Amino acid sequence: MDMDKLVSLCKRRGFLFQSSEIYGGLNGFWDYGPLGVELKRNIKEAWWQDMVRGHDELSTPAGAPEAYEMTGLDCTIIMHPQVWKVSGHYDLFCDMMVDCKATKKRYRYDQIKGRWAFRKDQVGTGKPPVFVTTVAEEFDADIERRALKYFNLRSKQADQLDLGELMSLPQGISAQHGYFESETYYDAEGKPALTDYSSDTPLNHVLAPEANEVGTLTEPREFNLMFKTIVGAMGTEEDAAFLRPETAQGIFVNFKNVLDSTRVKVPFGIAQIGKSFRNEITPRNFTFRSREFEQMEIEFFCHPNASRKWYEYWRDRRMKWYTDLGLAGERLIMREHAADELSHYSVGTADIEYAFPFLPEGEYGELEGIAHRGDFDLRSHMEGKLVKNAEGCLEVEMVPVEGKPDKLRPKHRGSGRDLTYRDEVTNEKFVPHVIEPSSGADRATLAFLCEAYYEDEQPDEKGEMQTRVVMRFHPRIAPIKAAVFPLVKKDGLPEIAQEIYRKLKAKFSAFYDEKGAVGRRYRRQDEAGTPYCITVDGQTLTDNTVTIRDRDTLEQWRVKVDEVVEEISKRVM
RNA sequence: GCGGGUGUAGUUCAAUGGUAGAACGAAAGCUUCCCAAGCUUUAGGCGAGGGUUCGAUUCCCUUCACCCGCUCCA
Repeated sequence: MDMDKLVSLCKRRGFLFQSSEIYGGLNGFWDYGPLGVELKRNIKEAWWQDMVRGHDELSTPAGAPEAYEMTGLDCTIIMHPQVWKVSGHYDLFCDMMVDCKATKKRYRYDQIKGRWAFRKDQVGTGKPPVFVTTVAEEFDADIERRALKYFNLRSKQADQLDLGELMSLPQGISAQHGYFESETYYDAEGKPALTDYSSDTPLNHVLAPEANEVGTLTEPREFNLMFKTIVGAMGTEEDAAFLRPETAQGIFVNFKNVLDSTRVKVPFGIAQIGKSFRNEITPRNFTFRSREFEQMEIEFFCHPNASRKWYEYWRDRRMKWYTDLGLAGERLIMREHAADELSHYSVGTADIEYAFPFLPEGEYGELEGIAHRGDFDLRSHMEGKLVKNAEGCLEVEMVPVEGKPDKLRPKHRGSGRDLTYRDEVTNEKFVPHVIEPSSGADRATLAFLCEAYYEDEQPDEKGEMQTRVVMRFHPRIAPIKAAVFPLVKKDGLPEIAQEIYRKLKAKFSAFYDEKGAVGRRYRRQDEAGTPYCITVDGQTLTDNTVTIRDRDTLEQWRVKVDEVVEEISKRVM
């Protein structure tokens, strides 16, 4: 399938528009048009119906360890900033990055380490030292190797090399040279090797990790992957808050509220649909990587002993949901992450992926991730931001207290609230494990659009084959369920058709059209993906029946006018 | 963020240093008893800003957006 054709159809028929298009558009933001909003809404409602509202908590679903409850939630997009500090997003999303102009590589600032290096026989010649950097695991060996190479020295001449302390890349240097001065390399005679700070900066003497010449690194720049905002009209930097980068945290911080207000018992899940925001570095591929996007997330809380089984249940349950709605076939796969690919807190993660047409052959894009998150999230919000220690166990990340380097404090303090769960029957207290099926509503919508796009050949009224573009949506997610046409615009046919249209429209989205040739009207509905077209013709006047045309097979059959609503209903629900 | 490419009507495309055409689509009407091409009429465009020039949609610069490759992707 040609992605360009789909993109142009989405624009032409009103599925998707570029955001703020009349002002030239905004990178990474997309709007849903009249058809698109119906499609996306149907997808979200199918999810909510199947996962939450329609869920039967009285019996054990196929593949589930036991019966469970599901409930919903709708949280704010802006939450207390501490939420993101404790969850780890703040540290991870506010990285300082440096770019190398020579190699086009980008490095995380905190991953680059280096030493000032000097060649002893050049002391006094006025040649400046070089700050040799690397991102290697073995900083010392790598820095020495690269320094020798830079100074054109052989390994056995290593004693010619004078290396300073291992340190981070100096930052904020061109603005003020104080940092540089304090860290300046002093040569063997105790004199600063660099003195002219006014026309020089340390960056000019930094050898980037993979560069062969100095001075190719940009200054460290802050990369804010979270959208920052200000709370309060007089807001200053202290009032900074963030638009959520995921909906999940709102569920975790409301865990106790839900428990206290609903009588739900573990195992149970809390579902939420809502917008999230990430300042993606490279938004691309239509709506696939957008900066504002909508998530459909479940946090499922269960006993630690059963979490593995629940993970497997949700993994398979979510896969089935997509296939039931028409994302069947080879383009949809489930991929379990290898152990080394897992997040530091996860015991298991599976992605449901779709072979989007804009991806290279054999590559898949993520629609949903089902993650076993253990007790990481609830513990974080109790204790504070967690990191893995040397033994591989999670513990609160500690940093030195300012001014008292030998005292430690939590880097980001948790709520201090007790989020443990007490089993009313066994009286057991535990922190529930969490299974997180996290789905992208926009990505699902895009996948359904791609999957639906289909071209076939159908004969026109002269019997010549014509290309027909048809969006073969599953009837449940189709933006328009049925269209009603009078075959011709006379003999009272429009009046009958309009009556049928009104009855349909009371139940679901329907479309009425009496203009032009009926074949043209059929084709228009094919492009919109309308599964059924109802046509009022001459025979209607004698026996009170109409034809129903199937979008995919083009078959037509007659039903009584009074039975049209029921006939369509049972096919599109 | 870097490199390359592209921006003309709703869509797909033309042409041009002297203010733009087509096809399809859309709208109105006629015609039409079942799958877009029967007729008539109508509306609609040079991504934005600056420069060169008597004059720029065309040449130059900047910017924005899209596509491809790299980078990134908790």
